[in-house]
Amino acid sequence: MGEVGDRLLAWYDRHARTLPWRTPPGSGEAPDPYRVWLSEIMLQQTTVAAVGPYFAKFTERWPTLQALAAEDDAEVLSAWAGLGYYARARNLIACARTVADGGGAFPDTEEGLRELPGVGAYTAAAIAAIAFDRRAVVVDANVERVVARLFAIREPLPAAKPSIRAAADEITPDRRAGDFAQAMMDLGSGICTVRDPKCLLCPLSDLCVARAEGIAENLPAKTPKKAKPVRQGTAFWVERDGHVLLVTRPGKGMLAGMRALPDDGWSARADGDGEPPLDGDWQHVEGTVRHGFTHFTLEMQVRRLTAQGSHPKGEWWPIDRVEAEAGLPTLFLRAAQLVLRG
DNA sequence: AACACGGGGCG
DNA sequence: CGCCCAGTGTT
Repeated sequence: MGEVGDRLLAWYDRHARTLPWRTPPGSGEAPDPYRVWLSEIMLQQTTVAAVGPYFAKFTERWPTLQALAAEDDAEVLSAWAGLGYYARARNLIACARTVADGGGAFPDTEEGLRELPGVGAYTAAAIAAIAFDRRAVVVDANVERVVARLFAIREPLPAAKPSIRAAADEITPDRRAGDFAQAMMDLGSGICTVRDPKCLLCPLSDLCVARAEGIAENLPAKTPKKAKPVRQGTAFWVERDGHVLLVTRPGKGMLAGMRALPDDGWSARADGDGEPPLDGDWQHVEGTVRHGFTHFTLEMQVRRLTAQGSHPKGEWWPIDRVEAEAGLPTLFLRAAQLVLRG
């Protein structure tokens, strides 16, 4: 089945996307493992478009692994704000320090990479292939879709993962590991798309069983997801002398370790719900922030108070810099904008 | 195996 | 508005 590899690599030579963490096919340039790793962590469960500005910011500010490893946690988390899945940022820091302490070079095998924080099966395979030209079976959501269609695997995900991986192993060539992995992703991203696949442009269309059977767009099948509940919550805007009170969220749970407005726990706690951070004449702020999380939707109200005197916990942040510099996750940025802009 | 974990973009 | 995306870690 070297046919798939040959065709896909030839297609990639002509149609590879130009991306900041990529070296062009056939250029002979070895990619920087630091940049490959950084891009792969950022790209977990998000899109190339979303990552672009963050990758540029991170590589400009921390051009090397050593620079990143030496940075304060809060600075890195703040730079990550808005990208989501904040455990990735904490693992990024932990991984950078692990590698830096170990001499500064990334492991160059899948097994070695797999030991690092934030590096799972997919990322270990991807880095081994792209940065170190190791043959590895790289299976992300793009590859799952391409392979499920190519072999017409009808079993729904996630149960079909082992079958899909075995099929992906069959078509993975023994050469140009990184190019093949990235070619599969480009194919899945631009041609073998979830809806309306561009089969007429696909270099594999005449090998594709699902295409022959007319079911390409219906694959891969997925087991139905549970409906997302809606939760209610309140955020508190406490103002004093041109400053607003910010807190740092706990190290575990939603938006862990991120700077935030005080809130009431969003109906998530058994006790203490609805408690403002201090007593006073709270004013209702017009509007609602609706924010989608992976497994629920949050509808958050905002209440505001002008405080006097000191407050024991939290930091007072200049209001005119809170939007640009506080590193608030999007939920709390929207809440702040409700107060500041209506 | 199931769940927790963000955010934005698409039809 | 529902679905999806270069997944990982925990239980």
